[in-house]
Amino acid sequence: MAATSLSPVITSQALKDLTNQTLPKTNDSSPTGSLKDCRNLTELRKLHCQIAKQGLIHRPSTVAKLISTCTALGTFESLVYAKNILNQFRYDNQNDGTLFMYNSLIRGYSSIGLGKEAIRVYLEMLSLGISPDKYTFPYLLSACTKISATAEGFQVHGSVIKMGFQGDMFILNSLIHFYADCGEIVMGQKVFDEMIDRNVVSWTSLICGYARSGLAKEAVELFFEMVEEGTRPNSVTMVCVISACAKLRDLELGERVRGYISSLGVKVNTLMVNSLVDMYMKCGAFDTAKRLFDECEQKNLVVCNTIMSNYVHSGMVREALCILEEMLRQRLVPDRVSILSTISVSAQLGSIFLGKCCHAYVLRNGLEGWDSISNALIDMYMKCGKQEVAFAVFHRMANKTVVSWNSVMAGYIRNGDLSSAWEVFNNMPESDLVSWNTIISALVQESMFEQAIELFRTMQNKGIKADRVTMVSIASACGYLGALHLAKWIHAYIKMNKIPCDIRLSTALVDMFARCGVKPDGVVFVGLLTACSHGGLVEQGRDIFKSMTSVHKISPQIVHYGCMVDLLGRAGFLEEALDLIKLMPMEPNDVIWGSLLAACRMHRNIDMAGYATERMKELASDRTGIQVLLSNIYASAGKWTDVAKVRRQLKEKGARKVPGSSSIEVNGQIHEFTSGDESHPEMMHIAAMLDEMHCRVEAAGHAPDLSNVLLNVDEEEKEYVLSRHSEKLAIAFGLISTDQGTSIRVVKNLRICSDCHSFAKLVSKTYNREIIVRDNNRFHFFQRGFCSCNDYW
DNA sequence: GTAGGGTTAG
Repeated sequence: MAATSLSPVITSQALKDLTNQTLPKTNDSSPTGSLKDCRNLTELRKLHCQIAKQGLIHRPSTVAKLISTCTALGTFESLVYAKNILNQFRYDNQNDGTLFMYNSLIRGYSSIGLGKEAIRVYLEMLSLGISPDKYTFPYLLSACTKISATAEGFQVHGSVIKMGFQGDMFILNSLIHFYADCGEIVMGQKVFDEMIDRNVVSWTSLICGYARSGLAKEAVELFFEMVEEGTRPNSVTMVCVISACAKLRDLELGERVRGYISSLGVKVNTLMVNSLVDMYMKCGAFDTAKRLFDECEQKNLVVCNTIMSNYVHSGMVREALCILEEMLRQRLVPDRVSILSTISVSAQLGSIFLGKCCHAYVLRNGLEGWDSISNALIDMYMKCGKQEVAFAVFHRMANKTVVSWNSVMAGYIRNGDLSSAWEVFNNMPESDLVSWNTIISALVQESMFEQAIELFRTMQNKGIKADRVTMVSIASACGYLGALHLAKWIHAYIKMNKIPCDIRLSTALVDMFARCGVKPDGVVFVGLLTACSHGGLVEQGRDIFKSMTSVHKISPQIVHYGCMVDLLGRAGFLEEALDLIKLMPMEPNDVIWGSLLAACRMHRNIDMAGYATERMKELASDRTGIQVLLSNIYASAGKWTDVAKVRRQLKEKGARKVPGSSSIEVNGQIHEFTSGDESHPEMMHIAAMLDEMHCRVEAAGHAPDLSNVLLNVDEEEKEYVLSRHSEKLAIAFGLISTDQGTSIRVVKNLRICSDCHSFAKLVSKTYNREIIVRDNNRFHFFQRGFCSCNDYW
């Protein structure tokens, strides 16, 4: 039955189930005779006594079994118990045969997240003169990873080398995982590069590390490299790569990876279905996700939680409730994540009834200790207008977090009590960006524009960086005040701080300029159109484009046409895009044709793709090799296997025939540089930056290596040619056009030259930037003056 | 012995 009102979505029986259910007890008291089946510490104690009575307690193998049973129980108490057994045994036997037991303990502490304890056990073991073996290190590294003990991990790496274990694949894989997880992906890559043998775990660890370090693109590229190299991915690899695609919000790429999965015959398990469902939902393909979910035979809690939380995030609360109902029907017991989503549903619906059911469930199952649950409850009660209950939950929280305070403050604001909100804001023990955004937007909503801007200034003075949300409020405040100079400043601030312009911010900016009486400039419209393109808002994009001339009296530049072609092309309006290109008052460039080509590929329009390719070839003939360009287009469209193919062709052709070209992507646009290229619109700034870079790098000890210049010219000329190598241009552009803290990623069609290599190392150090150069041979990760390739490539 | 999914506030 298609329910039209909200209540029938979740049946009363299901609600009753939810209210009455209890999480299964972890303690199964069924008595068993052997250690293997031991389910809790009480049972284990009994067995321990029996074993002691039988006089078996002096056998190392028996004690080892006892200890690993404790480890498997995985509680703090059971590990303390294990430690006591170990101490007793050591006392009787003077360390003989205790290594296995120590390993077991380290593993146990690591597995329950008590990394510090694991490290302590390791140190104790060392102090007793017991040397670790190859099994010790993976456990120990996993402990370091779990508690982000970076310094300790580095030390462990040192010990691994000192003790001669640098050939052990398991240890090296653990090291990759450790480095990748603590943000030292360059070190992870280094370990990977130095490995003589690699297996699928080595690759997967690195891929996953990249994805987690915010380098999802590199992760996917690495995946295709792995496949090309002949290593067969398994289901874990797939989960990592698909989640990288989800992070990129790149549906096409995700589909491609999925295609690979089926073509390789990797068995699809529930975990993979889960990551696929997540990817489809994050990319907005809800129907496909739901179909996959429905087809999944063994739905587990996680896949239900995934689909539910995605629905909740997208405001599709009815759909979320349907999933909950299905979970209950299938006798799956909701856990804290499911309940978190359900509380959020109640909040969005303002349904105090459902909210109370959730609260009851939380109390019955002892889930109120989870910060996020209590925070969600506060938010829910506030949104349902039950302030007192919200406060009760708040006051009962042992560890109030910023989120708790923020929720209370937002609750006051929602109920129109700005002065109480203000008091909370001024008295909260710590505040974050959300706190500031909340109060600033409240002031704007109350028409207290000057105060909002004043607070924004305070925020600046405190060194808190504004984001998109802040700027929407501030732009709107500025618009109401009609303060033109401020409007200009805000616009400059957004540009300078590289705050990404989504549709809301772009609209607010246009609105702000309209109210201040001055024309928004072309850059605002680039942001606006790009935002429309990424959000698939074709109708709005068309209107905005038209309004440029009709309302704002700005004549569109080539970049605006580029945005429109991209917008129309992505949405499948290929003919309209082509018509627009033909009507352009200026000559279309490679970016325009490239966008159309990418769109043709996306929508499988072979004829138009052929046409676009021809036009591109015409343009490319007097510039760089068409293949380099194509390679970049493939790369920007996520066609990594095609990229690899083109690269191989380039290699086969012989590198010298192809001019050196480096490309860098900034804000979704690919900028390509050839050696000595001066065609870039920002060339003035790039040249100034290059001069500065050369000064600083030479001061740091860099001497140009002129042997890299193969031309027959004098020294000075050689030095100039060298200083304008394409990768240097691209890096310089990267430095001036991206934020401090973002890594600079350059793709080069040829092998990087040794001068650029040592140059990049020093730039990474003097400018404190991570630089990634992908040449036709391999990745180079420059960080703090070093490169991952160890100067060998 | 090594690698993988779902988490609140504007």
